[in-house]
Formats: sequence, C-alpha cells, structure tokens
Amino acid sequence: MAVHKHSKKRDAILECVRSTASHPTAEWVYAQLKPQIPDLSLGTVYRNLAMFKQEGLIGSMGVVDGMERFERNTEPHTHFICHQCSAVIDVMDVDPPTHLGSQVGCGSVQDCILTFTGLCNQCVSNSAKA
Amino acid sequence: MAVHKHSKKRDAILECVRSTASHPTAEWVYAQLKPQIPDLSLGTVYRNLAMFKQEGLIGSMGVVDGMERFERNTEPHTHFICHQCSAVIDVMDVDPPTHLGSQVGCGSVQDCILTFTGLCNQCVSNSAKA
DNA sequence: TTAGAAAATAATAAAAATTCTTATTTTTAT
DNA sequence: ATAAAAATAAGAATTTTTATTATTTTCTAA
Repeated sequence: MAVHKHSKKRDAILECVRSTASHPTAEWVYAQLKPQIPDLSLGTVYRNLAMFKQEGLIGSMGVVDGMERFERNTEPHTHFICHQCSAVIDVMDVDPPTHLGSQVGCGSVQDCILTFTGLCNQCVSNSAKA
Repeated sequence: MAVHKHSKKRDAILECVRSTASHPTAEWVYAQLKPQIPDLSLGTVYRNLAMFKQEGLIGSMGVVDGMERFERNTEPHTHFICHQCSAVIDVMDVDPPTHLGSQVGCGSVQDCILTFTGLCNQCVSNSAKA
C-alpha cells in the first residue's frame, strides 16, 4: 500500500514542510536541512516536494517572486502576501467565497482562490522606523 | 510631459497588449509582432512590458505556468484560469470581496485578489469528445 | 533642418529557478 | 543476504527573464 519508498532525506524534507507555518521555497527547505544532512542535494528537494505535492501530502499556494511556495495546509484557505518581504501568511478567519463560483460565466469552476496583499506587521513596523 | 520616448516598436508592443482580451506572455507578444517587425528583439518586448506595467499603462495578473501574464485591463478584477490550457479569462461579473480586507488579521491590506480555476469551455468540450 | 544629447534597440551574455541525466547508492521484498 | 526497484548526488540542461554593450533612433533646440 506504500505509494513510495522512504528514506532519511525524503522523510526529513516532508517533516521540514510540515513543521513550519511559513510557506517555504525549495531553496529554503534545502538550506534548513543541509547542515544536518551535508550530502543532501537540491535536486532531491525539488523532486520530493513535487512528489509530495502530487500525492497531496503538502500543498502549494503558487509562485511568489518567481519561487514556488509550498505549505503544510492542504485545505483551501486564504492567503496574505506581503509585497515588501514576500512573506506568505495563512488567513484562517476569512474563507474564499466559493459560492460565487456559480456566477462565473466561463467554463466549469473547480476552485476559488482568495488572496490579500499589502504590508505585513513587521514591514509596517520597519516602515514606521525608517 | 512625455514620460518616455516613442518608437515604432514600443508603440506596437503596447498596442498589441491593448488589442487583445487574452492575457499574453512576453513570448506571445513577440511572436505576434515578429512577422511585421522582423528585427524586433525579445529583450525589447520584456523591457517595454516591464516599463508599461510600472507606468500603469498595462496590468499583470501574475505568473501562470512560470510565465508572467500581462493584460490591458488595469482595474482590479476577477480572473478564471483554466488549469488544462492555462487560458486566463476576465470575470467581470464577480467582484473581489474587498470589504473582507478589514477581517484580515495581519498587516495592512492593500489589495484583494479573487481567482477561480477549473476547465474553460473549450477544454470542457475537448474532454467530452475524447 | 540639423546637430547632439538622451534614450531605445539588437545581439548576446548572464542570471535564476527548476528539471533532466546518469552513474551510484539505498531501500525493500524475498 | 540478495537482487530488483527506486532514490540520490552531481552536474548538465532548460526555461524564463534580466543585464551588458555597441549601435541606432528619437527628440530637443539652436
């Protein structure tokens, strides 16, 4: 029933994504694990993240600043993107208006994606100081 | 008052984006114009699209399948993305729920982006035939 | 209208993110 | 333990986009 084999590296990559609320890039995951697993290869991170995503073990909220952002939360939910520091934050209190899908005039709608952008709290603070 | 100079190529690039309801990539614009302007360079298309976008003469709805999608409509509006053929279609009848921005708990919200995904009519037809 | 400064362009190199290739190593079922 | 199957490292290759530089075009104003 196992859909794939396990390896120390593979497990570490999955655990890395699952243990952060941030929305990491492949490069970030690689940088996190490299100290503990010195012979880890970036290609392995890319390959496994793609596999986990396809199997639904992790999610991806899309590309921000040219880099794909993975996430542990695989349920549809709203995001906030800071266009200063590119932080991606889950907005659990505001649900995407899925019901509006019936009003979309084209094609057959499957998903509804809601995203807010602006300055995150940290960048707001930094702006005030500057 | 002119914010930039004009050239035949520059004007053609802007007109190309303004005359289509599709959400073209730089490559697409280049392919459209190349037959009429054989010495057009792809770098020129990229450079001018970036400039038009910065000046607010055109918009960009983001990156789909690794390619930035420009658009003539610079007003905030909803999009539909076909995840089969990557077509991007404006959804003018459903407005992004901007008012929900006040319920977002993090940072200072500036924009609200609403996107639907699914199969466009053409891909639905093609699926039925197959 | 024409000279000359400023900006735009073509061609090409370079950068950045991601994917592919291949030889080797690890995992897992037997 | 063994052998087949899958995973990995290293590095090459691809893809999209940006930067560099020599040349050409645009625009200003004399």
